[in-house]
Amino acid sequence: MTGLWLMKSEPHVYAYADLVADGRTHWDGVRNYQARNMMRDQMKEGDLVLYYHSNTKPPHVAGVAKVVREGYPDHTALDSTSKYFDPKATADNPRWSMVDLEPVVECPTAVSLETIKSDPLFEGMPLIRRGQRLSIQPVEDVHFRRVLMLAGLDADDVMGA
DNA sequence: GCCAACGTTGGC
DNA sequence: GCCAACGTTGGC
Repeated sequence: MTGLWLMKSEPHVYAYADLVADGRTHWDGVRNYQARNMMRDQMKEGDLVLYYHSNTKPPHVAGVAKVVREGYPDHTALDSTSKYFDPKATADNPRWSMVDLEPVVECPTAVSLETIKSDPLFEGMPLIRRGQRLSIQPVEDVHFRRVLMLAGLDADDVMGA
C-alpha cells in the first residue's frame, strides 16, 4: 500500500519547477514535531506526494513527487550557518528528520485551493480545515485520485492501477 | 504543570 | 498588511 501525502512549499522559496530542475531534493528545514514524526516514522520509499504551493496566489497543488529516501537526520540542524540551525541538536541526537523527494509529474492544470474547497468530495480533508498549518499531511486515496483528475492526470497511470 | 507571551504559518 | 490558529518557550 503506497502512502499518500501532501507537502507544502512556498514557490518563491522552492517551487515544483525547482524540484524538476534539481531532479531530487532533501526536504530539510522542517521544524515541527508532527511533521517530523511523519517523515521519520511513516513515509516510505515509493510513497507519493502532492506538491502544494502555499503563500502564493492562488495556493495550489503544482505536481506530484515521490519519496526516494526514507527519514534520516536533517543535517541543517547541526549547521550553525544554516537558517535551520537548531542549537539543541547534536550529532547523537539530531532532533530533526527529512526525506528525499523526486518529481513524478507536473500538473497539466494546477489545482487551486479554491477548487478543492468547492468540491464536496474533499470534505474532511485536513488541507481545507480552518487553521490547519501542518506542512506535511496524510492524504486519503479518494482525495489523492480526485486531485490528479482535476489536474488533468490519469490517477491509475500516476499511482499504478 | 500552568499559562502568558511570543513566533510562525498561511489564507485572505 | 492583517490576523486567526496554533506551537513553543520560559517564568513561576
